[in-house]
Amino acid sequence: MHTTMKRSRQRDAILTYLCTRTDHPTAEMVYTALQETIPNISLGTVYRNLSQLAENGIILRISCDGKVDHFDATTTPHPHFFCTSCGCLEDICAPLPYDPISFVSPEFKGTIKDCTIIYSGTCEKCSINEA
Amino acid sequence: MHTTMKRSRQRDAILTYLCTRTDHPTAEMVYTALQETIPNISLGTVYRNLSQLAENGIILRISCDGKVDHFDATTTPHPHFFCTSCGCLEDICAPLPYDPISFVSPEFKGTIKDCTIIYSGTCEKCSINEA
DNA sequence: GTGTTTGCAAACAATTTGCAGAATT
DNA sequence: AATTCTGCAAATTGTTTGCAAACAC
Repeated sequence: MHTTMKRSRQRDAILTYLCTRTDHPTAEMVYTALQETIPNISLGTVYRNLSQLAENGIILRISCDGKVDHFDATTTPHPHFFCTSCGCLEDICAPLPYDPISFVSPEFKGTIKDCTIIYSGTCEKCSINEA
Repeated sequence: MHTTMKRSRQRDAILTYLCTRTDHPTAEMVYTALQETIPNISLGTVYRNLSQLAENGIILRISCDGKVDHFDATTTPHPHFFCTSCGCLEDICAPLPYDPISFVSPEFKGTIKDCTIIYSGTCEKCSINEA
């Protein structure tokens, strides 16, 4: 798709920002945050770079509710928790003693590359507010 | 949200159609299919009913790629396979020996209601075409 | 009769894209 | 010098919503 990948201040900043966060920001959140350091950065550039980084496997794109995509600089497989009340996305500690991929029936004829696990419910804050 | 749920020919048809399918149709697919039986059905009605059925737990909404939502009349938890090449969504047989929810760390303070498992890669057709 | 559902079209939100100029190699 | 990247604005895509009429209970 892309021949080479030249560096750019914008992409560097996007990646660096993502690495400092554990809350899996959306494109909009990245855009807002970066405006402090790069005031005239454009939303299109943020989207373009996030897509590009995700395509190259440098970051992870996470779609949980079919609305906004979230991004994660940690690319090793790990489970997430999605709050259906406030829409936040968090890492969740839930170490499985087995690899889910190993349980796929041998009858499956495609090629499996990944397994995404997303827990959902209400986060701590929302659970308290609901009660 | 809704007080009562009156019946309608459109909603009946949508649910009936979904029950005949194992390929987790999108709203667009449901719309196209139903036009044969209800020629003047509108896309808005399809979306409205799918959302309503999903909210009431009668069907399942599945978001895999952040683009199109898929719908499933089987509401008991089961894993899916999403093809990153053609975008199709299938059921996949991969019975886990334990419930993933039981491995969530007790330190997690929210409320877990569900766990979604989506395998991804290339489906049988796309795997053949790629080779 | 009251309240829900419909078709239609317009509105919306998230994301992508075309372009001319700026930046990187 | 060649090519990728940017900001901007317009375009696209998937979905939701407001409305008056039609329908279900």
